[in-house]
Amino acid sequence: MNIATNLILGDCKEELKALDDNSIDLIVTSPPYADSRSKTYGGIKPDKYVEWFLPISKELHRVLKPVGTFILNIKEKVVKGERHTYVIELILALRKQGWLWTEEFMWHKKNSYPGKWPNRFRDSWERLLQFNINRKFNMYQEEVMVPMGDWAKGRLKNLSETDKIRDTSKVGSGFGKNVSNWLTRDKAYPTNVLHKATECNNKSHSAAFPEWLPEWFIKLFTQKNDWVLDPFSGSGTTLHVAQRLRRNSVGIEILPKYHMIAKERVKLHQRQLLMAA
Amino acid sequence: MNIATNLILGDCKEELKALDDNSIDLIVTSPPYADSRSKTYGGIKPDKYVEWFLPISKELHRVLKPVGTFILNIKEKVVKGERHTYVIELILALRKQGWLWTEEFMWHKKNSYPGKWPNRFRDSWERLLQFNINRKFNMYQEEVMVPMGDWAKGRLKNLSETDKIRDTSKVGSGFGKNVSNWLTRDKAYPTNVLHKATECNNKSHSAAFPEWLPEWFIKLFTQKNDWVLDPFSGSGTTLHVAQRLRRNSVGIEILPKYHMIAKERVKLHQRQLLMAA
DNA sequence: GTTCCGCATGAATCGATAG
DNA sequence: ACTATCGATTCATGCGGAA
Repeated sequence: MNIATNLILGDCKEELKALDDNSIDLIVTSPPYADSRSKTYGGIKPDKYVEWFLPISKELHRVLKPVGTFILNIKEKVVKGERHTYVIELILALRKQGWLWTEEFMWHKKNSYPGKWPNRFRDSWERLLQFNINRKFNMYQEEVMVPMGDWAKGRLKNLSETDKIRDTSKVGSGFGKNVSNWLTRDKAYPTNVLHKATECNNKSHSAAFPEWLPEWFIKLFTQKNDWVLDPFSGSGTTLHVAQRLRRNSVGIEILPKYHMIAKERVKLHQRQLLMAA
Repeated sequence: MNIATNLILGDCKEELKALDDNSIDLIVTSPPYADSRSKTYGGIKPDKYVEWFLPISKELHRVLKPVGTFILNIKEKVVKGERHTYVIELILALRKQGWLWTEEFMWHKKNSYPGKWPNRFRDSWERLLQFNINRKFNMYQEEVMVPMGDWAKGRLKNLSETDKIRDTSKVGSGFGKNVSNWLTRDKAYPTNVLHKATECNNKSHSAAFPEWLPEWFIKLFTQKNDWVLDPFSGSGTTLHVAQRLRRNSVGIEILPKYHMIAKERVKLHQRQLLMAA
C-alpha cells in the first residue's frame, strides 16, 4: 500500500479546515513557544498564548478520530523571575474545549542549556501533554518496550526476600508472581518519563524536535497506514519519521524556508525507496 | 548554640496561628494528596482540594520570611482516566494569594514498581513546586553541587603530567593551589530535575518522603540556625533532617500515631548528641 | 578504517544598556 | 516605566579533520 506524506504551506489555523472530520489517528507537535522564534512566527506573547492556540486546537479536535491522541510538547518560559502560567492555563482551556487531559509525560533532557544564575538552576525538562477525545483510545504499549538491562539490575535485584514475601502476601497471589515474571523477561514497559537528549546537529537548521520523540509516540499510538498530523511541522521531522514507519502523514508549516526543507526530505526518502525496490 | 526541634500535635490550619510573622526561612512539605489519608484529614476530595489548602497557605505566607522559600511536593491523581486539575488550579490560586511561582522542580523517580495498565504507563515523577514571596530570596547553590561527570573527566584527562608539574612549580607552593582549583571544578551545579530513588529500604511505614528530599532543599535554601517548617510533618522526616543539619524546625502533625513516632526520632537524636558530647 | 580531539551550537536566563 | 537587544554563562552532543 502506498503511504501519503502531504506537506502544506500555510497557517495551520486556516489550512486545517481542509482536512476531513475524524480522519487523523495521532497529532504530535511542538508549537512555537511563547516569545520564541519571533522572526518566523511573529512571537506570540505569553499573555496571548491561550487565546492564540484555542482556535487551532478546536480544528485539531474536529479532525482527530475519537480513538486518536493529541501530544503537545511545550514548556513555559520564565517571566520576571516566575514561571509563566500560560501552559497550565492552556490545559484548563483545552479541557473546557472538550479535550481530556489523560496524562503528562515528562521529557527529562540529558543535555540542557548551560548557564548559571543567582536564583535558578538550568532547566532540564519539558512537558509532553497527552490529550484525548475519549477515555478509550488506541495504545500499542508493546511497541515501545525497552530492554530490561539497567532497570532490572537496579530495581529487582535489590528486592530482598522479605520484600518479595511481604508484597506477595499483601496483594494475594498477584505481585510476587509478577515479580518472578518480570525477572525472566528481557523487555519492560517504559514509564511516563522520557530521559533523552536533544539532537544538536551541525547542520543548516536546528532540530529542537529530535526524531526519537515523534517516533516514540507514533509507535505507541498508531499502527501502519494510520494517519499522523503535525500542524507545526517545521523542517518535517514528524513526517519524516511517519514516512519511515509507514504511516500516512500531513504536515503544515507557515514558513516557506522550512516547508522547502521538509519537501526535500520527503522527496529524498521516496527516491531511496524507489532505489531499494 | 542550641537547636530547637518543636513538634506540635494538631491541625496545621489552627496550629500555624501560634507562629510568629516572618519567622520561617523554609517551608518544605508533602501534604496529603487528594483522597488519601481519608481517616486523618477527612479525605479531601479532589474538587475541594484548593479550597481546603488556601487557608493553610495563607498562614504559611504570613509566617515565612520575605527571603524565604516554600517547597510543595505534590502530584495529581488520575480520576476517571484523566489527570485531575487540582494541582494546576492550586498554582493559579496561590499566585492570586500573593505567592510567586518561581520554579517547578521535577522529581524523576529512579525506581518505581513494575505495573501495567491498558492505557497508561507507570507514573515515575512528581512535582516539587517552588513558591516565594519576593523575587529576591536566599539560595545557597554551592551547598548542593554534585560530582561532575564527563566534563571533569575530559578536562582532567587533558592535563598531562608535565602540565601539572609545570603549573605546580609556577605557583611555587607545592601542590596546594592548583589542585584545589581542580577539586572545586570537580563539582557542577545541578539542574531542576532531581533524579533520585524513593526510599524503600526501611521501617514501619512506606516513606513517601525520602530523606534526601528535605535535605536537598534545606541545604539549598537555608543556613545553620535558620528555621524550617513542615506543616504536614508525618513521622518527622523533615525535622529529623533539619536537626541533623543544625537547623531549627517546627513540625505539625494531626495524627497522634505519627506525632509519637516523630517525637521518638527527635528524642533519640538528642540522646545520641549527648552521648557524643 | 579507526579512534580521538576540537569546536560550534542550542525552545535558556539574567542583568545591563539603550531607545 | 516599559520594551528590545546584547553579552556572559561551570554542558552534552555530533560532526569533521587529524593522527
